[in-house]
Amino acid sequence: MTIRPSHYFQLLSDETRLRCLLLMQQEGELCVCELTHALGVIQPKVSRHLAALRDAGLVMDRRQGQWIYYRLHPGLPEWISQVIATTTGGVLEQAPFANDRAALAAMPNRPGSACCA
Amino acid sequence: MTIRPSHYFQLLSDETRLRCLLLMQQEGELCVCELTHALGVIQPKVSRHLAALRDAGLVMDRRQGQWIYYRLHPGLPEWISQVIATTTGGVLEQAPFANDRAALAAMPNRPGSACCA
DNA sequence: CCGAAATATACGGAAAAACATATATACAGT
DNA sequence: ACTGTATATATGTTTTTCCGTATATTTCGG
Repeated sequence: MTIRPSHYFQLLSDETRLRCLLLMQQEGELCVCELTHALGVIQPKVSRHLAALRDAGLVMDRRQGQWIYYRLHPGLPEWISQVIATTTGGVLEQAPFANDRAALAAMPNRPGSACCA
Repeated sequence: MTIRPSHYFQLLSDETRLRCLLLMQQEGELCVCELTHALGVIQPKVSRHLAALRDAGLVMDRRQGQWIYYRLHPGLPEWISQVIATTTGGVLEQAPFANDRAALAAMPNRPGSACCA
């Protein structure tokens, strides 16, 4: 079951999914609560879109304790990796993408960066 | 009215539109009858999708006699031009894109290449 | 002016996507 | 075992997208 090019673009065509993907491209791994906070959308909405990305093989997930971390799938075809990277570079400073990054940076109690040094 | 990045991807997410765009990327200008023949789809379908691309500013059209030629819009944002170019490079040899190119090359009586030398 | 070819649009219906709300599952700490 | 937190999924609905057919518009050749 190979994914058709148009299907990749269909996945990028929803703003919530695109914001998640570009944030992962910039930050590496992110858990659902980080994405939910950064984008300012309700959790089921984020989960639903992440499931679509996972089912298509665009992202991988990894459970760590209560959290599930998502990242871009390392085995993507070269061209689609490039498309995501190019898009990130092109829209980085625009809304809502710049705001997502800022909101993530301002998030308190992020799971990865523990309180204990 | 600036186009949102996700909207660009929405336009690329339909296979008919994507095939038209990639063929234009490779061939330069193409008229509707060439696209109709190359893709093997009915004319109103091609016209409808070309109208969507034109309304979004992704392509330009130019009337020459009875024919209307479409090409990628020269003033596109750099990142989306790169996305289209990268995609072309990545999927060039796959179906249905390779077949579209072949069907176009095999088309008799193409308007541009006149019968008279 | 008339017919034919190229292209565009209008229309009604079918299929797909996205949504919010509600609920289920998994894990952590007690 | 119980509670709270994180995440996933199910459900019913609304919105969007896509389609084929039919028709309109433009242009050319006569």
